[in-house]
Amino acid sequence: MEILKTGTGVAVTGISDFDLPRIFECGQCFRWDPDENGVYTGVAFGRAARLEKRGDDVLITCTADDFENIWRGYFDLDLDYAGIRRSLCINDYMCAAAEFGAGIRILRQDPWEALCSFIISQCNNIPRIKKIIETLCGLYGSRFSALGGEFHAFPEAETLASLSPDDLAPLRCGYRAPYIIDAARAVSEGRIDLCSLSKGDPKTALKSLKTLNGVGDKVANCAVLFGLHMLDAFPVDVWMKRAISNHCGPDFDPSVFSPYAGIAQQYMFYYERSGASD
DNA sequence: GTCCAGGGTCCCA
DNA sequence: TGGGACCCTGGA
Repeated sequence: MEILKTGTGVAVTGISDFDLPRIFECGQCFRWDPDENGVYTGVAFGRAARLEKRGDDVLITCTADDFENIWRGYFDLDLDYAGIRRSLCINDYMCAAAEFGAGIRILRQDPWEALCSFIISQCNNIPRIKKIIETLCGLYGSRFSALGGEFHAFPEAETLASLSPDDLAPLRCGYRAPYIIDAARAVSEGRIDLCSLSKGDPKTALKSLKTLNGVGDKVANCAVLFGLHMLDAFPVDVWMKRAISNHCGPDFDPSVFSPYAGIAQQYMFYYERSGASD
């Protein structure tokens, strides 16, 4: 991999396993959208970037500082996904799933944003999740200019902690509103310390997160995988239940994929949801 | 218009 | 341990 400065940002050359639609549409994040040319624009950590695949290169429109401080880590550029993908190919089904999902990377998202987003995701479909999150950011996230446009950061936990569920009524997020506010209060008051959880072990993080109202096993595992970037977490939702019951034995144990069960999970999830595994 | 299900969780028997 | 309730809406 090589990083070259361009007039508008950086060009990443010689990177394998970097597929924009798969990264952004495998269900791990909710704030990236493509234009008609497949150029994705999104927001993370209060910054915006634009990504485009040109040949084998990935062009990232952003400042040089933002690339080093945010996007290099966000896109997990220094991890060898191609090698991990091959190591997960332990049977025909997993080879097919990993091949189908080749190019997915687990983004290093903001822990609070991931936790909050997956609280919203419960028993919800992806278009609606995205709509709720955009409304939330538009109402309570700080506005900033970038790339010739206006964007909103994801709201701080401190901001949401001072709200009541009624303040979230415009989101139309139903019973999830009090869950969001409870979580925001726990984080802003330090009862949940996402930063220190990210430095500990996944078990402790899961246990701590599950003390929150509205955070069960699935949401906690998503927050740990996508927010704390602990790549061995293995969220099981309705799609994963289907994948496991259709393609794995009755005594399936995700630890066979350790320490990258989370990446295996993402290949399985994406493969199952596409319908290509039927 | 109606109906089902959506990257679940909680509560109560 | 299992089933219903929960708030709302995208898609068929």
